[in-house]
This record gives sequence, C-alpha cells and structure tokens, in this order.
Amino acid sequence: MAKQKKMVEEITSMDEDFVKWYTDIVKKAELMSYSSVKGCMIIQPYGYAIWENIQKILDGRFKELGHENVAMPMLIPESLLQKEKDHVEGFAPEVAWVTHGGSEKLQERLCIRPTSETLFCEHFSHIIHSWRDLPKLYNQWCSVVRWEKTTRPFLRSVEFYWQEGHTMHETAEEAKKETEQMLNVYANFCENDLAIPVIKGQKTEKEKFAGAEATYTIEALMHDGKALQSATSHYFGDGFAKAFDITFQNRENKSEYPHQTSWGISTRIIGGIIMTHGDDNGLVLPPAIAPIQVIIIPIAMHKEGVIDKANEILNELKSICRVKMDTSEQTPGWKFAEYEMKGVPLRLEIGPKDIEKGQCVIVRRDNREKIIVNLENLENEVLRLLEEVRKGIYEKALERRNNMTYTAKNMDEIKEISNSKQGFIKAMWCGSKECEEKLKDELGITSRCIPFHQENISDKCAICGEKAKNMLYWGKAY
RNA sequence: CGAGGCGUAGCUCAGUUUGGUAGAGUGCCUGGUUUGGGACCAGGAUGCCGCAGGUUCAAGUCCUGUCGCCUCGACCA
Repeated sequence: MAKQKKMVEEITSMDEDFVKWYTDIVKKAELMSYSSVKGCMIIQPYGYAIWENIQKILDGRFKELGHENVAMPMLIPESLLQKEKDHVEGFAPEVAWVTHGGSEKLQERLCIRPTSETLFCEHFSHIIHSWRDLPKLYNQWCSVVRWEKTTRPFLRSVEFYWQEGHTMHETAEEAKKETEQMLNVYANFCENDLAIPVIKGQKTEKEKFAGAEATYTIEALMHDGKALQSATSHYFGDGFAKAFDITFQNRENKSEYPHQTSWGISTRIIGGIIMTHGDDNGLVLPPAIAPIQVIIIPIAMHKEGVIDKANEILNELKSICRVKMDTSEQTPGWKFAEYEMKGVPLRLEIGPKDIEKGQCVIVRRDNREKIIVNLENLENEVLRLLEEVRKGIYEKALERRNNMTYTAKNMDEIKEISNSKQGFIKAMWCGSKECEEKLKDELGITSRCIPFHQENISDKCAICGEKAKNMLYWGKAY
C-alpha cells in the first residue's frame, strides 16, 4: 500500500525519531501526564481505561484458574527484605526507603515494595501448616516502586502498576505446571487480545529473576526493532520457603518445604501496545482493550434527523460493544483525526446521504478502509470488523517481526547484523555467561530468551565456537 | 551515576550573541457562518521569563548557586 499522507502534524514521524514519536503519542492521546516527582506518572482516564480493560480480562482468567486476590502492605521491614540473599542483592540497589514516621526516626527502616515476594512468604509461613492448606493461589493488583535512574512513560517509571501472582504448591511438578500455565495465560492474552505476537521461552541464568530457580518470559518485538519483555513467570523451587521457614506436614506426616511460583504483567504492556501497533497518525488499539471500540461521528448534525438516527445507532450498538458518539461542535475532519490519534478501532460516519440510503460508513483504524454498511446488518458487521481489525494488526505485527528476525551462525554474522539492522537475532549458544557478557560488552545486545521452540542452526556456539547447547534469541531490550 | 541539551502564556517555541515597555503560532472564552479528512470571520482573557542571590540607573538577557525536565550511555519490568 502506498504510504498514507500524514494527517496529524503534531506527531513526530516514527521513522524520523522513534523516541519522540512515542512520547508524542502518549501525550497527545492523553494516556498519561508527568507528575512533580521524577519518574512518576499520572495515568489519565484514557490510559487508565486501557489498564482497567487489561485488568478485567486477566483478572477473570486468573480467577477461572482458582486464584484469589489479596492486598499486601506497601512497606517491607528491612530485615524481611534481607532474608533471601539473591533477592535482596537484586533489588536493594533500587529500593526507596521510609526512614521516619512523622518526626520520629524509625528503629528499622521500611522499604517501599519493589515486588512482594518477601511479604507473601512471611504471610505464607503463618498460614501454611498442612498439605491440606495447599495450593495457595494468590494474586494482587497494586503498584510497586523501583528507583530507576532513567525513566520513560509506561516502559520504565519509578512507580508502576502491575499484578503479581504468588502461589505455593505441594510438589515441584505442580509448581512447575503453574509457572507454565501462567506463562501461557499471558502469551494467549498478548497474542489473542492484544494482537501482539510473542516468543515464549526461558531466561538464561544471567537474566533470570533475583532468587528464582527458573524464569520464563514472553518477548515481543517493537516497531523500532527493540525487544520488550512483556510478562514473566518464575519457578522458585523451595528456595524462598527455606529462607522464610515455610513448612507443611505432608501426606506422610513429614515436614516439607512447599514449592513456589510468582508471575506478573505490568502497565509496561501499554507501552508494548503503543510500540507494536501505533503508526504516524497515532495509537492503534486492539479492540479487546480499547476504551472506545466504535466512535460515531454524525455528519451535518444540524440537518433534520441526523442526530436522531445517530442516537438510534448508538443505542443499538451499546449492547454489543463499547461505543461513543461525538456531538461536539468540532468539524468532522477534526474528529476523524482525533479518534485516529486515540486509536479507536472503528469509526462510524452517519450523514444525510447515508440516512437516505439506509446505510452508514465504517472506517477501520488499522488500514483506513471505508466500508459501506447496510443499517439492517449493522451489529453483525461491527462485530465482524472488530475481529478483522484484531486479525489485521496481529498479522501486520507478525509479518514485521518475521522480517526483523535474523539468523547468525558466527560472531562475524552477529556483528554484521547487529551493526546494520534492528531486530531479533537467532543464534546458537554454548550456555556460558562469558559469551552473553561478550555480546553485551561488544554489541550492546542481550539474550532475550531460550525459546521453547528450538531450531538447530548449527552445532557450534556462534560466539565462542564451542559445542552449542541451545538456540537463543538476542536483541536490544527496553 | 557519566556526557550533552532545555526551563519564557495551557501547549510548542522565538527573544539571550549586543541589557532598555513581554512576543508568535496553537489552544482557551464570546458571537456568527460552517460541517463526508484537523473550517472561516469578528472580538476577548491569559505571564513572579524554573527558583535564590549578585552586578547595573535598568536583567528574560550578564555572573554565582540551586531545582527540575529531556536525550544518549551504564543499571533495570
């Protein structure tokens, strides 16, 4: 398709300056606003509505699988954070501390949760006594704080909203199954609801979560060729259980440590949606999470019967989708641009000419296709087109990822690709941390994951030439 | 935390070199004409020039300090 004319002059073109394009979108679509605390953002109604839709869908799926929501404190005593060695080493550099209560200096300082493993563990140690208490399938929706040095809206903020699942199981097998199950919940959500293609895999030792035995991830490729870790699921084994002294009497009346998992997805995924689907006209939202799925724009509103007909359509569509009508005094052209900026999947135009013919015009956000729809068949067509948009943006994203995924057999090829292109690099790896560090130092790329779907590119590690263990995805990450 | 850039109207910015009445575009308010891709006309409101000191008859402009924001690195969801 020929390149579409850019209609929104205020948005920087993504080819010109991707970073600026991203910031422009986030601001112009009124997703968030900066606050007076560095790195903390105000999520505005339109942005929060997206998050609420994400929450609604995922929360439903978690609950279907037996998980229960809880609320843990925001403050963690320092001694509690210290209990698991790897964990504290991983998080200590970026935690914020509360040192005073009113004017009194605290005996022990309290950290603002960067994640809640320690709190859950302490609680689990109190409530888990018997195999009959297991499994415990907990989740909480909350915000956490990590003192990041450089921040970006949604992608990396000091405070961010997320969901953290924490579960305890009788056996390692059951916990591993849970870890895998939740990774699949995220992967299905990303692919089917958000229309973001993801690579499922395992993190290397170097990249795994602080304190985990194994970390699983879904990795997505953004428009600019950088990778975004979109959700993670961790298998903890009984490491935390030992550190926090969580034990239960098993079926043989013996004391045993339970096996644990945790898993999460954050508001960062909103950044992923923007950078996967957005274009030079603004946001493009997957229908499943779009706060407005259909925007009705009456044309020549003052003309007899237009508003009445538009209202009729509004009421009809309310029962099948999230629909709104804009009756403000702005010109139609202004409204077209405005709702494109906001990524609304379908625009419905209804004017005097349409009413005469018993039809309306529906325009898809993803490809701007104009479709004339008979009003008698409206509901079916709207549902069909919403699904078409979902498929359309998924396929476009998948095609782009495929075009931006390269294969390298040796260091020269990795260098060549890394220096001239943006995207994923698939290459064999021997399993050593040294090879990972080498790529990071020399080329600034990190291992994204060991994909579940392995390919045998060659028998040798592309970096050192030793015997290869796995095929890895490499890339520059957000 | 290292290197660079920027703080002036709600927003984007000019004005700083060479000190001399605070500017533009856009947005906002009023009224009217318009309405199938960011309309037009007329009128109107809006500023401790980031903050604190200093130099000067006079500071948005020069000096010192300070705070904040953005970009690129290092670190991380």
